[in-house]
Amino acid sequence: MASVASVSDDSVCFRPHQYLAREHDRPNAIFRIEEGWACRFHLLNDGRRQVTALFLPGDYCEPQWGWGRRVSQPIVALTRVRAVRIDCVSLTSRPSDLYNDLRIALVATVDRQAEWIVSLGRKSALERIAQLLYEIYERMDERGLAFGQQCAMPLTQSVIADVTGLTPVHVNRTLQVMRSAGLVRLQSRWLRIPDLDALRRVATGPMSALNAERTRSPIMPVQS
Amino acid sequence: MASVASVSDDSVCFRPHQYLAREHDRPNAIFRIEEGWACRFHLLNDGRRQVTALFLPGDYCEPQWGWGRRVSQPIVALTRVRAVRIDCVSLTSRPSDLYNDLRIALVATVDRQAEWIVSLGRKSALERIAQLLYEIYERMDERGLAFGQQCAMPLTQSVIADVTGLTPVHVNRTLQVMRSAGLVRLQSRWLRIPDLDALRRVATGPMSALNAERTRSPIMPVQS
DNA sequence: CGAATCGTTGAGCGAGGTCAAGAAAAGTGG
DNA sequence: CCACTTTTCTTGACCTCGCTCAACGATTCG
Repeated sequence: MASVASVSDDSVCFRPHQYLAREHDRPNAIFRIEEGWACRFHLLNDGRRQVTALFLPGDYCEPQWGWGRRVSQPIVALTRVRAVRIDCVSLTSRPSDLYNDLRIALVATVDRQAEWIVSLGRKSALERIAQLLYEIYERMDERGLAFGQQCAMPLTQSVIADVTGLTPVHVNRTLQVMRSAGLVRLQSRWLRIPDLDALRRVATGPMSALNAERTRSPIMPVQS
Repeated sequence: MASVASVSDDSVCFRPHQYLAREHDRPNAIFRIEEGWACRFHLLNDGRRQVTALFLPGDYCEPQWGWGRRVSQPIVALTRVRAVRIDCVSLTSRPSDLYNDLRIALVATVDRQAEWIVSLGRKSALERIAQLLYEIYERMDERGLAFGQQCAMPLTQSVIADVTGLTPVHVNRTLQVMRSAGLVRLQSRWLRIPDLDALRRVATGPMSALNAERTRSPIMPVQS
């Protein structure tokens, strides 16, 4: 595991691009992210990169390490990260609160990954980015980190591209479309969503022909 | 849940296209697939479909139901399926063998889904299909259902398309390329892999320029 | 204030999608 | 075993969404 700068007994900090865990590590602790963002990713031999999970404040990184797993994909800090180290041995025994939290987080991971698979497999660039921004807002909101219809969004367009399976250039162009459609306001690592429902509707894809008439958005008409 | 034809006390059968679980169900039992294949999928409003998990003989469907989860995406049989119902209450209590198996299966699901995300986000059609066929062979082999370099492969090209995020037409064309390259032999629901290593190499993507010289496949040279 | 990193724009291209139609299997019922 | 239907596979022509390459602003940060 990467060397870390100790802040207190079990609180650790990472700088951007620093690894929280490397492939094949056998981690002896789980991190609870207190501040900052991190991601799990995979790198193909020719440099193509795909992010397979985002870790926001309040997330466990990663629950499955509790059951003695090796790290299958590396974790890296996207911003400065402050986290609490949770020693794995402290939960080898049965049902504690933490044990339950980790189980719940693990199942949530399965659900979220299934959604990402749908997004990457079947959604357009516009829908994928809308989906990502919507998911980020919702997760921040759940942790009380959204204010009004706004929250922090420290991901660069390059990282957004690596999450959505697109090119930085195309992410840029698509974001401009979304901005000019009034779907999002995104600048200086801050996200505003004028109409949450409209964004969700774009992220979900067009309504079926039958009920398109009644539920069509005034901002983003369903496409073709 | 869909009505099922009871075969014995806890063994059930499903015909192709029959649902093992519907969205929002609160399942009271987990299935252990004994025979046949099933999948989890999501359907967008306009008909686009994405498969988010495959269930092969020996798989649990789905582990997370054991911890009182609702079904977030429906499960449908792809072939005739025979499965064993495992009552959820029988494992609400602590560490049994089954309990451990489910935990392990759940973590394996996270890893496999992360791989699918990489495939869908960053791999070409050729690489995705190679990856899928390789994964299927490996999983069948683990269960002793591979014979030589062959195993059953009941997925239609349409289903392969819904797994890989492609079009049935393009799956067809890509399979022809793979066949003519000698990478796979796939006919009448039966898969043969002449050179497992070559297939894995295609699935993994090109080697980095540095070591391409030494490890290049004689069958499928790394592209560009 | 200089150096990275990040964002923006343009021109051209290509992998994969769409539409349509026909051939080959695989079920189904008599 | 054989007509019949349905599903699956295959092929061709054409199109588009998103990628590539390249250059130039705009931020951020030391």
